[in-house]
Amino acid sequence: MPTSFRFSSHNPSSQGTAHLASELIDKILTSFDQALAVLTSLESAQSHNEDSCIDSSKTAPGSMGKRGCYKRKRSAQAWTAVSATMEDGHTWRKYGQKEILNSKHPRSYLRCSRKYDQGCRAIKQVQKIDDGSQMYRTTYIGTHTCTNYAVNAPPLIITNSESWETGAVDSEILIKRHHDQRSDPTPTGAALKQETKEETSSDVTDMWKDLIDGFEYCSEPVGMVHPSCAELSCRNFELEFGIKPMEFENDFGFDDSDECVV
DNA sequence: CAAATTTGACCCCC
DNA sequence: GGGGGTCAAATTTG
Repeated sequence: MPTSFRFSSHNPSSQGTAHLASELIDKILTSFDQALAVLTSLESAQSHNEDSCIDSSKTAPGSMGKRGCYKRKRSAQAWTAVSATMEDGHTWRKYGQKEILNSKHPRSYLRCSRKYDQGCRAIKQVQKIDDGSQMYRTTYIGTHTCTNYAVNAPPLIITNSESWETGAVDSEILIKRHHDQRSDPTPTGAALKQETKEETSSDVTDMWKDLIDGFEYCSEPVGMVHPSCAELSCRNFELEFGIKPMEFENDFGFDDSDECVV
C-alpha cells in the first residue's frame, strides 16, 4: 500500500485556509489511523510464541518450581510513549524495578492490574528520562485484553525511533487532532513511539518512517494524538477501530473532488 | 486484611 | 559473564 498522501488543493465548502488546513490535517490523521490499524493487524498476525511457559524442556538447573518459568517478551508488540506522567488510563501493578546501565534512573516494570482476574497480558516499562526533563519514557508490551480503564490518560506525542535504550530518537512529531476528542478517552499530550526494538519487520518500520516523513513536522502544541495501538488503551482501540472505524471517513467524504489517496 | 510495592534472587539471552 | 526481565517473599499502604 502506498504511503504517500495526496490532496486536492480546493474545497468548495471551505471557509478559509485555516479551515482547509484543519480538514487536511484531519484527513492526514484519518489516513494515519488506517495505516496504523493495518500495521497493528499485521504485527498481530506475526506474533508468535507467546505463553511458552508450558515448555516441556524446562528441566531448569536448580530445582525450578514456578520460579524461572517466565517468558521473555520476544516478538510481542511494543510501543514507546513519552509523557510527563505515568498515567495512561489503565491501572498497573508494579512487579519489579532495575537499575539500568548508563541510566540515572531505574526502570520500573509493571503489568496490568487485571492480569489475574481478566487475564490481561499487557505490561509496560517506565523509566524517567535522563535529560532532566521530568518526563517518563514508557514502553508498552503486549495487548490489553481487559476492560480495565480509567479516564485520565495523558496526552500523546508520536515518535518514531529505534533503540530508545540508547537514547536515540530519530524524530518526533506532534500532531493535533481537531475533532471528536470525546470519542477518544486518551487524554492529551503524551508521547507515543512505534517501537522497533523487537523483531518487527523492516517493512513495517519503513512504512512508519514513510508515514512520518509524509507528515513533515507539525509544530503545533500537542492536542490529541491517536495512539493507534492497543497498548495505550484497548478500549481506545475498540472505539476507534472496532465500533465506529468508518466514522471519520464518512465525516469527510472522500469523494473525487477532494481526494485523498492513500 | 487485602492489595500494592519493594527488593533480592533467579533466569534468559546476547 | 553480565545486563536486563521476572518471580515471589517481605513489607508497606489504605
